Amino acid sequence: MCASAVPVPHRRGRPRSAAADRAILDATRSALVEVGWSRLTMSQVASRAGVAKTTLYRRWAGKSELVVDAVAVLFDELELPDRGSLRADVEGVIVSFAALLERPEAKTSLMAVIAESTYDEALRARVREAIVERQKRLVLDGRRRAQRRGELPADAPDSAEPEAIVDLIFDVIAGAVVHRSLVSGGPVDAGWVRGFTTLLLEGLGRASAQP
Amino acid sequence: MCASAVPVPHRRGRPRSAAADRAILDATRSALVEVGWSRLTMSQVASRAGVAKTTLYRRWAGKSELVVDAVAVLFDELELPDRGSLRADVEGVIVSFAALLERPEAKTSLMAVIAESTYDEALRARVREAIVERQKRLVLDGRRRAQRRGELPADAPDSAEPEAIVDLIFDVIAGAVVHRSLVSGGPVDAGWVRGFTTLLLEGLGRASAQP
Amino acid sequence: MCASAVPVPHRRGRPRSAAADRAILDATRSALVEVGWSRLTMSQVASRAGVAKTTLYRRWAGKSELVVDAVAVLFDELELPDRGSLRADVEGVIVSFAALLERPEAKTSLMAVIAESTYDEALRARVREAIVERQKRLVLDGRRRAQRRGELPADAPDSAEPEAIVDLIFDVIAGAVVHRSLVSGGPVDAGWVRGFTTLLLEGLGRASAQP
Amino acid sequence: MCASAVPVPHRRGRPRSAAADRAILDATRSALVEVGWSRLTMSQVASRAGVAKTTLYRRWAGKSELVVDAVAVLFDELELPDRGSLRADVEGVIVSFAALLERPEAKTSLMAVIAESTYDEALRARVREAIVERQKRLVLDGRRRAQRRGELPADAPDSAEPEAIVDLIFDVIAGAVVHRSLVSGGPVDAGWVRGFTTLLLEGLGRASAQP
DNA sequence: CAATAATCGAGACGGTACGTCGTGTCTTACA
DNA sequence: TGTAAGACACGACGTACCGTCTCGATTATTG
Repeated sequence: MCASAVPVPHRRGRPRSAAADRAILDATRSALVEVGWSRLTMSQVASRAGVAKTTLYRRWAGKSELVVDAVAVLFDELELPDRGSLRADVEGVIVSFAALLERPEAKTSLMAVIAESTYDEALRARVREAIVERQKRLVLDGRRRAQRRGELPADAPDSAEPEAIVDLIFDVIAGAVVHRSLVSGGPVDAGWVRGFTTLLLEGLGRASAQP
Repeated sequence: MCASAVPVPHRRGRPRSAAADRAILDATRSALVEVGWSRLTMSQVASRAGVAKTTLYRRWAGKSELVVDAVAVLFDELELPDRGSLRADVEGVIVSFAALLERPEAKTSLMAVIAESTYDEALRARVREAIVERQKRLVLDGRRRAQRRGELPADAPDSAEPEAIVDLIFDVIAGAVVHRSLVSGGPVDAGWVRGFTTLLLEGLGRASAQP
Repeated sequence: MCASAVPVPHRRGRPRSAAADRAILDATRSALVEVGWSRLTMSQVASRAGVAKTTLYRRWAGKSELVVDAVAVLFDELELPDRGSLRADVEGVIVSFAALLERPEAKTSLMAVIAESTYDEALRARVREAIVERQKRLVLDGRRRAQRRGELPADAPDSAEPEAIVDLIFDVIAGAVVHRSLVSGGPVDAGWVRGFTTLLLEGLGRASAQP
Repeated sequence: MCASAVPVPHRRGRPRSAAADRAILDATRSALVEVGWSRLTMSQVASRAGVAKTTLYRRWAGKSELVVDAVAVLFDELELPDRGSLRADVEGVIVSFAALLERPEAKTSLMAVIAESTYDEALRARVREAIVERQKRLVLDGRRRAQRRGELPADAPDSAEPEAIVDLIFDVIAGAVVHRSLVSGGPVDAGWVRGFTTLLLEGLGRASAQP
């Protein structure tokens, strides 16, 4: 989460309160739900968490970094159980991800943070580390299961980059779901999920032919 | 663009300066390039444009609506000439859209405006009208051409919703490109474009098999 | 008071509100009475005056300069009517000045401002201009009257510096009264005033001899 | 100095470091010289002295009491040798006191501490005990010498209050010097000292007559 | 051609949040 | 117990933007 997860307990002085960390992140999420990203203020978070502003700024450089950490834990709760087939697994991840984006904590803040990160290298790194990279595991797991089932070809033994295809799939799925629910604003309902999954699995020709 | 698209000359009194309009939008774009969305201020735009803040607020309700108008013209420059095949057309649209997102005016502000619009219905409408809907025509055109060429099946005459598939394709393409370039941060280079196009046209199995 | 008393009405833009000026100085004085110098805050003054902090800082650089101006008007209210003799005039100015220093607005803040001014040249100048120089008139008037009465020798026609003796008298009277009431903390009662006046008029020998 | 002047060795546990006391007071004085009263902070003093803030607050209640103790020693260095005549003794005490006020440690902090003490009874007592009362001895000594020399009348045997005249003289001398050097800002040079002494010894009429 | 009316630049206004700083208390580990 | 280090709650600081307002000065149409 913040800097050192490694158990260097501390060197000198009073150690930072772990309870404060928790209270702050909780307060951030609940404030996001109630007032949304743009009306969220650091002072507000501090007073909700029963914490001084100083304590906030000692841990996070600003609103954006705080929100990234607060929202990241939501993403960590995502799980992808084996649903028995590649199609079912793909539909599962789409639905789960869409459900996450419907939560007001994520909905209001995710795009804002990404926007902010376009001119802030450190923030971009934090977003990637705390959210993006950790969720690729879902795609990886699903793909491995599909390979075991024989639904997808195994990696060529000399293939240098199975990573590229994983990245591509992740960008397509995450990007499409985000765009659908936050930009277009349409519902991620059963029909859309089925259509998107067909597109992913069989391509444009087949997807176009089906109702 | 702003309020009166209809050329009602004016009611009475001094008419609004058209030069001011142009100067403001230009100033907005150049300021976006230099300082990005979050450091962009209305006062700054005003002074860059050699205009009073009053003049600005008389035309736009706030930063978001101003930026939407300032950026919208970039999207109108997108064109999709017939490249002779569905694959070529798809690659063309991906590359064009990615190129647009590389421009700093668009990069910083697009996501920010969308984020802002999650809690502002009027803004959301404006974004959709000025940016989103206008880009769907690219997908529509490409699809019609492919149907004419026989690369995609024609619409079933009783099909109520060819719109659904167009929306889906649009979300997938736009979403994936945005996610790739703004979130993952990887390059939208020839390799990625080819991989993504293959995925779109032929689905996951074929895309996975190729280097 | 603040910068330009000269009637340059204004050049461009909205002129500064004279009502705000008055409200701020009033609020400052009343806050001084209630909470004292050290608990006085700029925010508090602003909200008492129904004014934004910006408006305060646009006119004064900080708490000290604001308080100097707020207190200066009290000094301007001092008057020294002709009491008929040098002794009576001297006693009058001592009593008036002591009464002023008893007022809580002045009592709490005067020494603080002087302390602050030891490391702040601009503030020192402001104190001198707004308070010190303007009150020398009292000494000057009293002295001229005493000369007219024949109680004090007239200025030698070649005397380059009657100013020096006026400054001296002013420092002695003001300094002694301030020291008595703010440092020693003793009362400036009739006895003390008589003793001090005797010392001033007749010197240490005579003052020591009297009860 | 601080709480325990009596050498109770200590009760239990680790005794307080005497070296720390010295280091703190030295650090306070040097910081006063460099940054002045208002920019002096407890943290700064602590780190200059190589001491924890805890140690500081264990010995002094706040900035004001610390500074009183740090500055008090300067006043103890004042001495008034017998210069042979009342006039010479008076000039001596004026010059010595003025010299003290020229030292930046004293200049910045003396008025500040007195200002602070107007609303703080305990601090006022501390200031009087540590600074004011100790300096009255100079006036007392000088007066007794002048009486022995016959320059001043002896105390009437029934006089209840020779104290009153001493207080008066002290307020006049200290007050005038402070006002001259801190408020009016003029130099306490030989001319001013001679003029002031004449005023003190012979009164306004004679002082006015002299160049 | 004057009267009227909306616009213009400038900049002061009441607000709100910012991120920093100082205070005095506290919690560690060590001496 | 005292100590250095430093985190903590609190509250003021001075700054920056926001969106509105009040100025005097233009610049059009209307009467």
